[in-house]
Amino acid sequence: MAAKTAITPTRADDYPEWYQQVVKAADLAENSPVRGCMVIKPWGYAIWENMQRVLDKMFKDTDHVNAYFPLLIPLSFLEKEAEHVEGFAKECAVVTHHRLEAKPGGGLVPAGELDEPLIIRPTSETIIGASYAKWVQSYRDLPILINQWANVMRWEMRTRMFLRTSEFLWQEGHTVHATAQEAMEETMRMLDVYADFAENYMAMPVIKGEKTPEERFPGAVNTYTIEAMMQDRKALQSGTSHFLGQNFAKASGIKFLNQESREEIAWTTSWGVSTRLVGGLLMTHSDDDGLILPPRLAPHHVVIMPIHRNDEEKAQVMEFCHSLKAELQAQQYSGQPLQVHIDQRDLRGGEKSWQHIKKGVPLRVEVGPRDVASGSVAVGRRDQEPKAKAFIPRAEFVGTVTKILDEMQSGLLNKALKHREENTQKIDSWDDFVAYFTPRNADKPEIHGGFALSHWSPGPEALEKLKDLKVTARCIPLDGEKESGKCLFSGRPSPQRVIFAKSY
RNA sequence: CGGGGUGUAGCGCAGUUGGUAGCGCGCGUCGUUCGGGACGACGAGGUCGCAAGUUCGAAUCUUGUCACCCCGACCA
Repeated sequence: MAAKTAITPTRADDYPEWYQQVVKAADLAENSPVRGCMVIKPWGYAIWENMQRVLDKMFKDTDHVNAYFPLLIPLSFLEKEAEHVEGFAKECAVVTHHRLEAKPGGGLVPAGELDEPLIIRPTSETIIGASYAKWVQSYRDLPILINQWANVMRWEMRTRMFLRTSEFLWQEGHTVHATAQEAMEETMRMLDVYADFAENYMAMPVIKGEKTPEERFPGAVNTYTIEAMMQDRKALQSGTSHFLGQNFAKASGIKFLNQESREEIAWTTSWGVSTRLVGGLLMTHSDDDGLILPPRLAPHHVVIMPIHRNDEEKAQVMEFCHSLKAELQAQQYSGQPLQVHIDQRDLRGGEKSWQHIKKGVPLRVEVGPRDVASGSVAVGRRDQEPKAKAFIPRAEFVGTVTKILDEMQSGLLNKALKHREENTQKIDSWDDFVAYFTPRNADKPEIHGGFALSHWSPGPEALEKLKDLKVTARCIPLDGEKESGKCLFSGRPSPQRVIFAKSY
């Protein structure tokens, strides 16, 4: 007997567990033998590849180029920028040896101790800075606009698939500019690229904002973020763009001669998004039947499931399927040919169909003898009930498929946007604030809270008061209306509201 | 690093007062099925985390050890 929902528990019952179950049911990833690391399985990786493809094009369209810098960084490099050390020292994996030797009685022991330990990059500002220091001599060498796709490692205490793993995949842009203004423009340009990607490809609405000093990237002058609201109303920091000022340029010695032949210290930025986005995608759209993928990032847009009982039927059905696939693939969707997969596996129809539902494939098409005879297809949409099936003429489906996908894409964005709006409110008293972020059932907290827009001014008060609530300032919205008020925590004047939320 | 817990088949688990290993799922074969998560029969699969001890006999008791998980500080 089929369960009511494909995923147990449901989101309402136990959101974190639901998340894990969707990762598993959608075959995105699994735990690895190494603590905190994950194996990204083909379906999960295909989503990441699509993200990469789109982002990479956006980077190149904004004049960036790709390069690659080493995984291992001399320990001394990290030490160069004081705040940076402070921020990352505690989570660095350190390589101290370069050889293994057989141990008497079996096993291997590290040997060949290194003179200087190497760290596995938690981020690459310092090692890239060393190269940039050599590459930059003159104002004519600027700007440098480089991105790298890489893995990094941060020895996290608590990990969660995609959202926080010890090793994760990301891209990190590192740019050098002659002036503060140029670097600042770059910082904002890339923040806009991220917001564009999140909303128009992931269908995940985000709020662009500046981080409060406590939440800044170690060593940055300013950190900007895109913050998204997940279905449990928690915030997910989905991408960051940092204006590093001259901090790292000073530390790495990135200097140039300006047009007046005077030496100047350069201005740098860095910006990144990671495989965390896959987790964000999941938590933004998926339901109690599994993953829901926005069509523009789905590895397959359409899965065709042939149905037949004997060889004769099979021949006719398969011919129909292959020609349908060819017709569909001839169409462009979101800058590439429509991705169509024929699932011919020897599985029961129901089982097969549910697998694709759980994996979030936007459109499922069943083709059986009846369809071959009538020239129709049976279409199921992932944004509708699992059992809803529309029998429509084949030509009509072929003619409207991209329109349907666009409709699904915008439907997802609108739904997510509505969810965020419904769970965002202005809060002006501390009591209301506490009530907003306190679950009614303390033992088994229900989904509660959301984004609180409250007045805030810099200072230690907020951090202190928020400690027990597990709420943090997510960002100072960039396009928030200017509205003066009194800081909820210190009572000092505040020029605008800040977003507070529980977060991942 | 503090507090709590768990290690038994690929996964999830049971295993009583010590007596020589079991269930569900999954997997394989065959049959009936198949347009929405099928059913039956048969079958494969285990140094009971590791080590020492007690005992005629240890998954079970003792000691040690290792690993992992959960709760806190850290975070794309």
